[in-house]
Amino acid sequence: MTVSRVLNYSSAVKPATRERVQLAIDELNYRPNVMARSLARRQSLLIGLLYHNASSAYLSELLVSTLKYSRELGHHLMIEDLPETDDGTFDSDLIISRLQNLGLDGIILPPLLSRNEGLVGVLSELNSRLVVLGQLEGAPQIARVSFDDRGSARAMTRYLIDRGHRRIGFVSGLKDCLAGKARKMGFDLALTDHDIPLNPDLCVEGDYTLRSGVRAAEKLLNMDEPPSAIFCCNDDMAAGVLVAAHRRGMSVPKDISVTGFDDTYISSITWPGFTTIRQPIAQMAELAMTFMSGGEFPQDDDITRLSDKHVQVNTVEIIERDSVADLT
Amino acid sequence: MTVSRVLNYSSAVKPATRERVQLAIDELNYRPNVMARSLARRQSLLIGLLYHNASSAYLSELLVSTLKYSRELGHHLMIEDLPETDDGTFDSDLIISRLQNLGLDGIILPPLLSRNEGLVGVLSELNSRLVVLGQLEGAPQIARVSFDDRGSARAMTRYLIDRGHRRIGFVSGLKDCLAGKARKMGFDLALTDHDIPLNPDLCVEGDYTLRSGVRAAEKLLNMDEPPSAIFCCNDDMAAGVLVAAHRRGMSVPKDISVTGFDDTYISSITWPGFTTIRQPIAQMAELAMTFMSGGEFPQDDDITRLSDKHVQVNTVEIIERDSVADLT
DNA sequence: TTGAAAGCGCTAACAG
DNA sequence: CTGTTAGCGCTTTCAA
Repeated sequence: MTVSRVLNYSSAVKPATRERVQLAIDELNYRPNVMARSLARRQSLLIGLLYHNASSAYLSELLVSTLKYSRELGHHLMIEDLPETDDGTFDSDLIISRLQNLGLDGIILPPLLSRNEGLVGVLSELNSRLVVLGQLEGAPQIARVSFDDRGSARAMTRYLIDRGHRRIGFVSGLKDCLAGKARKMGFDLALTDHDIPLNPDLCVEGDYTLRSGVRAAEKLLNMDEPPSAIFCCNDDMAAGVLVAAHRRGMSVPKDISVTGFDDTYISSITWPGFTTIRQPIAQMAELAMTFMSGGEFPQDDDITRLSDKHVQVNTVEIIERDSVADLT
Repeated sequence: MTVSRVLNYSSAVKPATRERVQLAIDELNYRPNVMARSLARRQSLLIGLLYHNASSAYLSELLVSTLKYSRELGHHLMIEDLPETDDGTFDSDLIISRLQNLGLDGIILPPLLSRNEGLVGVLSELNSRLVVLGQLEGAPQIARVSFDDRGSARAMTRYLIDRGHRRIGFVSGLKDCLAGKARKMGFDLALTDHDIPLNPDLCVEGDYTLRSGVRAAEKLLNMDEPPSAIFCCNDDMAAGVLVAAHRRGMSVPKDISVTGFDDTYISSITWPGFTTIRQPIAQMAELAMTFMSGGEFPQDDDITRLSDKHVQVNTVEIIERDSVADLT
């Protein structure tokens, strides 16, 4: 039918006919059926965002951004959760059977809390475009948008050192998490830059939850010679450190300095608001969605193209709030 | 084909044949195409969750719960955002054109921040099952799962009064929000119960954001005779009140008591964690999804059936943390 | 218990 | 520029 052409803004329709069709459409209140269209076109305009149930501020901000860009690009967003098995890995079969032939045009995989190569391999074989957010080892053929975790962590550590901190505690993420590893590397680099010896006792493993931040802080603050500042690998854990400090009647930043990572809204909910690294979630979501939508990754000063299918956002931005004391 | 019967666990297939088909399915790694199935069946197993971009903790917790139950019931979840026009209403045409014939089996509408009758009317005419979360005026034919906002607010206010508070500040939500109205009503009732006169000066309007909580607190704390406690209509605003109090060097609960509403994770991130009303988000999501999925609303002690299509969760539960001083 | 035929509502490819 | 034909991959209805 010519109707289809009108609906799809196809080039070749005589204005008069188009008018007539449009009129009928309005009259009948006609709406095309998305299912049928998808079936015929073999594309669904559906993008899947894989979600894990750690209800983190990061994920929720990512969702809002992805939602915005997917609407702007005429897509719809499906959320699929990524049920984890008890041993912290993913059940690939289950994931496939839910995603396969859902007809998703694309899949966005947010940063994983722990490494899981298998998962990425499986997803890349589904017949949807896959874009991974965050670090990924190897697998150069997989599209991804990453963040300069190492550079940012290095900058933040330098920031603390510049303010006279020498004993700095580090609250890491889960040990398999690639972003976490990169952040630790940046931390170590900055210390080395300033000839400060690495002290493994000052490095405590967390799991990105507030609670783990509390525990880590307790460990660090119980030391004979506690650190003067604590660098946390995400905002939730930084909030946990604040809670632990307050519980002991310590005042931030007078008695202890704290920094976070991500600049989610948590960092301004606490008292004091804490200094943190801004991760440009919206920008990264936009890049991912643009690529999904068939576009190329754009050129921009903030962005390095590490390869055809891999861009990295390089903005290193420290958001200063009131959680770091200047000791100098 | 018989294949279809096997896939749909249809009754009448000879075991031997079934076996043979199943084998072929496994062999070929065959997966049914969801689009085609939906087209033929006129049902999609797709549920839409309408999301507004106020990235609130409430919404994000609702999402996680909805996701869980929708997976368990074999559905998929689509998130659609509800773009607001500048004057705070919704653009019905836009919403319809995005939702109509997406083939959604059902739509879940979270509590609105402001009243918007038009929206509900429009949605109810889409050909998907609609379930509204939260208060709704009139419209008895619309399925909904609501919460005892009034009873909870009344209980919380009584809790404050029992601890010796007489001048209690109230930070409301937007004035059109029905849940907010019910909460205010509960607040007023409790005061009246105890022969405490209502003082309009102690009631400040917020908009559910942290920032509005800060502003409201400043107003209240600047009064000649400031309140001894502040009751906030959600957790974000309570967090804002805490920030404002801290800024003035006041200590909570020594100098001022604060309570929230919803028991989102914000209430344990702050220092001190604050006392709040638990809203059973997961339970409400489960009820909504069960109803979507064709089930009836279940019977339960916690739940009142206000009508065929309207259940209310009656758990009134105060989660005590450390933000309320006992003045007695 | 199984198979054949028709059609869900659209778009692709071609012909007029 | 417009209409025709076929078919997307499944389910339904009816016949065998």
